[in-house]
Amino acid sequence: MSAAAHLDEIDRILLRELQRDGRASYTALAEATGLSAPAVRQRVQRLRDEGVVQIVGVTDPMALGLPVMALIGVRTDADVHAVADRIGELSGVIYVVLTSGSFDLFVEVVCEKPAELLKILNDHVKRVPGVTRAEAFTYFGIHTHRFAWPGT
Amino acid sequence: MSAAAHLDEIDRILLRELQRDGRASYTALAEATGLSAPAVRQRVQRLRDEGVVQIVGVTDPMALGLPVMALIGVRTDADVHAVADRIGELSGVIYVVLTSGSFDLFVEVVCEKPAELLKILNDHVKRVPGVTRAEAFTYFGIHTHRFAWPGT
DNA sequence: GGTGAAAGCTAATAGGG
DNA sequence: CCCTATTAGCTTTCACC
Repeated sequence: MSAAAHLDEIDRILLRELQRDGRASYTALAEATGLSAPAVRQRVQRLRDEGVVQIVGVTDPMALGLPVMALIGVRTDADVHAVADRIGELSGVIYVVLTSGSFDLFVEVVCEKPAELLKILNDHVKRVPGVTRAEAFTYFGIHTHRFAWPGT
Repeated sequence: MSAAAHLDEIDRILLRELQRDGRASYTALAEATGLSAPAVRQRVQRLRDEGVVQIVGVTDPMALGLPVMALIGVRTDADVHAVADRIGELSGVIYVVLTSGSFDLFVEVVCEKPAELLKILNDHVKRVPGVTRAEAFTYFGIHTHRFAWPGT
């Protein structure tokens, strides 16, 4: 799912095109790469199977009626993976990363109302065993969200 | 792009299906909703045009040779939008959010080597006019990344 | 891994309720 | 807004390299 991969130039072209349009046809991808449609299909399938790329609909939380978003910085003195497992299962949690620095993990949360965020923070995140601190950074908005990365 | 939307039950079904598989055929989406294929196609196009959903290839940074990831918390005494504009243009920056709390914005960065992160942090982020503090939280890894959200 | 051609589906448009 | 019908184009398989 996240092992080092051996991507050649054609894989990178495919990834770049898919980052721009996840529904690009195999025919269009074939044109972009110079390969045949069956060949690109096989490659795209391999890239998806290997977890190199996920082709998904990324939704706008506002439009979905989830205007309250926050990053929550979490500190723990217990096993960080175990804590991440527990937090990752909470409703509203969409992203959990393990970090170094003054927080051990960051959690991204989306919800309908401020009261829900408070509940997630106080009744759920802070009550996970081993959590010693949880600080919420409420979003005023997403400024930049880029899918086309350097190296592609 | 992020205005409140009027999504009905069918839109939510479409979004849920696309969150699971961004390349789901209109035929499959038609089955899931009970509508005809042209009708779902029109809706999906509308949802994409309105920015409710972006169908994109989300790549694994590790696989792409970008194993160094970090969240950078930034504090500024200048206009936060202007600072976010500047930071959002930096190479390696894939996500910028405006927040409340002890940081004014968070920046997600991906790069090839630790030295690059240091450079982004010291030579670029910290040198943006108005930035008074920038603290990097280096990732040990992404634990959870969910696209299927509550409410869909 | 890749190709080319054939078969079956799907996407996209048009016309109408 | 949705449906049916149509056609062009796409996806997918297969035999082969």
